[in-house]
Amino acid sequence: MSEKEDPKKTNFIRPNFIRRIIDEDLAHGRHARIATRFPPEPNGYLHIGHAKSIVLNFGIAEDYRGTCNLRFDDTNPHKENREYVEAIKEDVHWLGYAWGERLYFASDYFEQLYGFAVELIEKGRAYVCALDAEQIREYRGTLTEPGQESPYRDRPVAENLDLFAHMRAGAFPDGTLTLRAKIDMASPNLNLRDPVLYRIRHGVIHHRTGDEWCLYPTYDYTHPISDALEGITHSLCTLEFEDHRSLYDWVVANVSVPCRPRQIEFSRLNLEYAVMSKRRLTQLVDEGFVAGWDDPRMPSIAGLRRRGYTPEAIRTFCERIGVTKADNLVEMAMLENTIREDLDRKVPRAMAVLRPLRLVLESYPEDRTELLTVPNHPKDTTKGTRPIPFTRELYIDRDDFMEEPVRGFKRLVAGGEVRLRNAYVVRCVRVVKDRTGAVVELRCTHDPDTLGKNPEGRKIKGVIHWVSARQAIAAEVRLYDRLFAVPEPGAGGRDFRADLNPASLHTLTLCFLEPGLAAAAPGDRFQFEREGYFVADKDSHPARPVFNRTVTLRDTWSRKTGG
RNA sequence: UGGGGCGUCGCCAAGCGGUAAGGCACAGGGUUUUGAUCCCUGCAUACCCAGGUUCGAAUCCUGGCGCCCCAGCCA
Repeated sequence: MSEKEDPKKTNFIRPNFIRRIIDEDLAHGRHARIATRFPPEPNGYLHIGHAKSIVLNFGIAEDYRGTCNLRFDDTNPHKENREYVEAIKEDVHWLGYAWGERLYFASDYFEQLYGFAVELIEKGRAYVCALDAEQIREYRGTLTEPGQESPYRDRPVAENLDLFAHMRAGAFPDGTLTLRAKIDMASPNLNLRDPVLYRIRHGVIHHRTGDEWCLYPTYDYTHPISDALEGITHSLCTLEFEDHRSLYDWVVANVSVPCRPRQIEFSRLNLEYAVMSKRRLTQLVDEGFVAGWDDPRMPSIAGLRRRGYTPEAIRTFCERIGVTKADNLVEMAMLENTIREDLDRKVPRAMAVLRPLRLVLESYPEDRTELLTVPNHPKDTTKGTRPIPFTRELYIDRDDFMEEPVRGFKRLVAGGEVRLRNAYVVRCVRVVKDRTGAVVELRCTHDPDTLGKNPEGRKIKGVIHWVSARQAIAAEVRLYDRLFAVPEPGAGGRDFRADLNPASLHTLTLCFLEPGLAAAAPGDRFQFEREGYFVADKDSHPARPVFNRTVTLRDTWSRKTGG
């Protein structure tokens, strides 16, 4: 069994139907080399569904030693802009892919596209139509009834040519004229009922061509030609374009392009408790439900990055979910497992108390400070050690103490013992409360003979983390949860916004971190022991550290207790 | 009720006529100064249903059923 066939190896390449098609094309000598492309429209930020496509397209190019172009599909100036172009480039790059010199824009082909349109007109395969939008819809027919031919369908070639030239020259206002392919108004495939190839758009500034054009080609016309011009062999897209394939093939067959790429469709990624359409994502940003495209709750690449996800984990996730044509809804647990797995092995540990409760060691000298040497990783000794101060007054997490413990609780209880992680075993001798009865402080004693060794004659079940009060760094910690409260937001015709999880963000403003964390730079990742994985946010400063929780640790205890 | 797709474990997904991979999740056990990690073990007599072909069918054929997509001068 070769490594590529063994699923246990990390470089295992999951077979999928697209790779099989490519293998077959190669076996039949249909291509000298493989060329794919990732063709985003710059009208929004990339999300994890795009990552699936990026990993697929760039991954195939890598494995077959071919190429993958980054091409912006910018044929609708109304919705597209440079900010998105730059953000998309950053995201693809961050994910670990390089397009080198192969950066393209569909708008770079506008002149050639225009030429091919003239060719179609000359061949009698396209015509200038004067039906307005509503009329075109009426003439198109319905799903079950054929359409009617446009009265302009048989306009003479010379007249079409003249009109088309005048359309380009700006002689007609928006919406008056379109260039349409002459295919078949009775086709059961609506996409073939004389689809619009060009529309008129005055007064919009295209992010690259400015006001040079008032005529813009449609996706169905632009995409196949762009692919052909770039020598793309396999044009991979999502399932909703399946019906467009015959039009794709028609365009490429009726115009003098250098080659005929093959379009193959796969199903898009759906993730539980998330929305994945640019329209909805844009809405969340524009309507202020999130703080921006990089809000850590967003499934956008920028959001996941700020949340603390690594590009490696995202790529692994995309490989694990596979590529098929079946509708799917991937569980959040799948994504979370991938990031935990990656972070567990590469990230240093640290101690941070999120909900502080003061703990005073009555048996420990007031003026004493011990510098304990603790490992940065429990299994990877190459990650070294760090010193942590230990003093009489500490903070522990409120959740690690219960005056009246529930069954199975193995942390600190009144009169009980617990191990302070990396330090001593302590016993709680007194619980201090305020007038309302709330616990405000724990008085404890420590067993000096338990540093780096277990006590004699008794077994300590629990281990809790802590931070020395005097040296602790006050910090803000943002706890994120799923953005939506239901697995399929908007299902059943509901407004997806009504499904937002009101508790998707908890901001803890007074957390205490071990002193070393003050030096963390934005983007630095840690495991706060027993809490989860965290990343220093871009809002973080040495004077005021801010950490985002990427994901919690797997927690079989709170699951058992229903917490 | 037109056309295009899809239906294999709770989720994702291999399989392509020779007798159901793997991952996630879950359950149990072991190690453990993170209730983490790690390590074992278990987890579809069964592949939407019904017929048929075959020595043999998840894989082929026929007929059903269910779900998704399409009537933008969006992509």
